[in-house]
Amino acid sequence: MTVTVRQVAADAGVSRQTVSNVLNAPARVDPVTRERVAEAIERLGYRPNRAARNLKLRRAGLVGYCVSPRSTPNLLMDAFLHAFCTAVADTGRHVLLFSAPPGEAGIGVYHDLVAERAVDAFVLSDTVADDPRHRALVGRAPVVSFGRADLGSWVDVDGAAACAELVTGLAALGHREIGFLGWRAPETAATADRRAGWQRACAELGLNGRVGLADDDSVAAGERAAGALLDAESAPTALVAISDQVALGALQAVTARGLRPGTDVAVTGFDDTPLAAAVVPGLTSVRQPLDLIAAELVRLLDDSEDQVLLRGKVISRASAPVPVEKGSS
Amino acid sequence: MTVTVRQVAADAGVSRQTVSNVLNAPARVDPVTRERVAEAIERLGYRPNRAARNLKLRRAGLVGYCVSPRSTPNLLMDAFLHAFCTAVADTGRHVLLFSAPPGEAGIGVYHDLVAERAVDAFVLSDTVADDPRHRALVGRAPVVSFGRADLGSWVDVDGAAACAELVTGLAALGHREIGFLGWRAPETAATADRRAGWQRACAELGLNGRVGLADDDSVAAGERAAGALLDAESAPTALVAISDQVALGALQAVTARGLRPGTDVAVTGFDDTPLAAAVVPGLTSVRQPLDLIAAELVRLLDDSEDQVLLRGKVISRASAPVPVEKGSS
DNA sequence: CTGAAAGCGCTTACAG
DNA sequence: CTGAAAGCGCTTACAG
Repeated sequence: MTVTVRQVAADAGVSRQTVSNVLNAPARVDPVTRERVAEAIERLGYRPNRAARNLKLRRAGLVGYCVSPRSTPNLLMDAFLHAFCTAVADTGRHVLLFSAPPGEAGIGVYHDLVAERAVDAFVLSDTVADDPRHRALVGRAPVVSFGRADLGSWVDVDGAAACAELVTGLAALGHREIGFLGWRAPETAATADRRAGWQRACAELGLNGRVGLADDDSVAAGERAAGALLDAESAPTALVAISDQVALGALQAVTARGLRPGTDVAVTGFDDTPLAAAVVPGLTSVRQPLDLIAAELVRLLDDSEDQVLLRGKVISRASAPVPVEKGSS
Repeated sequence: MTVTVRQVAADAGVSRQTVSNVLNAPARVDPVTRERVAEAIERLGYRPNRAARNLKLRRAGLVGYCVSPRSTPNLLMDAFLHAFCTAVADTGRHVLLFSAPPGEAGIGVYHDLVAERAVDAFVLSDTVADDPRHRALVGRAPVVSFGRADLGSWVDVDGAAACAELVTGLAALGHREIGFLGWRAPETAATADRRAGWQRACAELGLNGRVGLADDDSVAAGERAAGALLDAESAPTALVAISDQVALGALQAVTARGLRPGTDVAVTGFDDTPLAAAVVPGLTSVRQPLDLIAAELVRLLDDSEDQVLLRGKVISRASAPVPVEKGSS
């Protein structure tokens, strides 16, 4: 039923290894023979059996990616997965999707995958500071991360630069009190990075600004955090939020206080998820170049260890109509 | 470096096949021997090599799922993928993610995966009427679909019942002119299904209602389609939309005309994507039981062909504060 | 340029 | 209950 190299060989009147050579080292085969074999392959619809090939080559042709069962969906990571899947396809590999609990609890799943040689490498996302997965995996399998890591290769977006750009844009619109909305612990590398950019830009421009912290990445938490800032003395007229979800909460807090979002109080988000374009007023956000990030990660899969910092792109919408820097692609 | 069955056998002082038996047919092994071998397996961290195992067992342990490079992200399908990944993990399988162009153009990718025996089966989503993938795959590989199909097993949500429930709820709120917002061609099975439910409920209740069609699944298209209905004579006071995106557009059209969404004009969406909970007013929507859908699809992977229709759950929010039917879980 | 041989690591009837 | 043997389908040095 299944076509094997044996049948192709019989059909083309050559040995099995010549068929294999046509596929894996065509230069070694006489053009006439090669053509005859290729024709037989085509006619019989032969494709090398993956398991046999993998066994012989000691590889899996698969890159592992974990989708942890999250309570709140992470739209950015889902979009990233699409981009990564497309990028890795160009190298003849596929993505093996598995689910594992977050943190230490999930390490066993990763270990088993390595021991079974079910994957050749891992691509990690949703990384946290001092991620246990890095300690557990680096050295045992190639690991590349979307997001800063202490070990292994990684690709990330320069959140500091993006937030500084937002602050500069808001200042150009006349804002002098620009708050920052982050997440409460655990403070991820991304949070610290973005906050540092906001802080630096504020300092350089001589602006004031306080920090509010959301309990988690939800609209409700963002609304509470923003509300606290807005109700305090010297309330901010602009809020730079750590995520679109938190920013949406901030927009609601603004509206609930009878203020006009984008006019009385400007709000910016991060990641440019589908939420940003879907709401009114549209949410100014920072788009991460997911296709480029994915391509770099695929490159790092085969290259030596490296770190890549890419630039995000400010997407200006009505919630904070900042001027767009040219060349910020 | 890699631990093989050979080393475990040597370590435990038994033959290779006894090690294999401990793993695959423990009842055949003497308890004492079994314990000794198990201990060696544990100590050496042995895990059977997947490629070798797959080759022997003539299976891949992988279920293929295609992420087509979409211009507009499909939040429902991403959430479904998470649910499916978790559900299939319980059966010891994983998901192989690949990308292929939609329609006929992508069939070759599916065929190659079958010929290479890279996957044991496919789970299809985003199915269209008379989907070419079904014609191409059914008979060659097990295929289960999320969404109605002419061939193979499928699991879907009863959109007609859900939309009828929405109409009934809206009527209870006093609405008499309830419009439907669908998508222009291609008319998917889901569209026809939901529209039929709306139509049936309207007829039963003696209500009027017109249909508007959005050009695609975007907020902008939804706004245009809703606007046309709202500007016509005998404008609807309620709109049942085919998706959350289209519903969000409808909300914007309502607001843009100085009408209060949820009060003057009620709007409902479909899928209960993260968008629905994130906007103000919250969007009433129909939640699909993704965990259950995924579990049923996993079951159908091994069972004989079957079709399963599940019930959606109306999530009532401020955009259309319909009473919630009890037992609609 | 082409073919005979070995082997990747596992499992499964089949003898003993 | 346990072990010797065959074989899943492929690729890769190595002879010829």
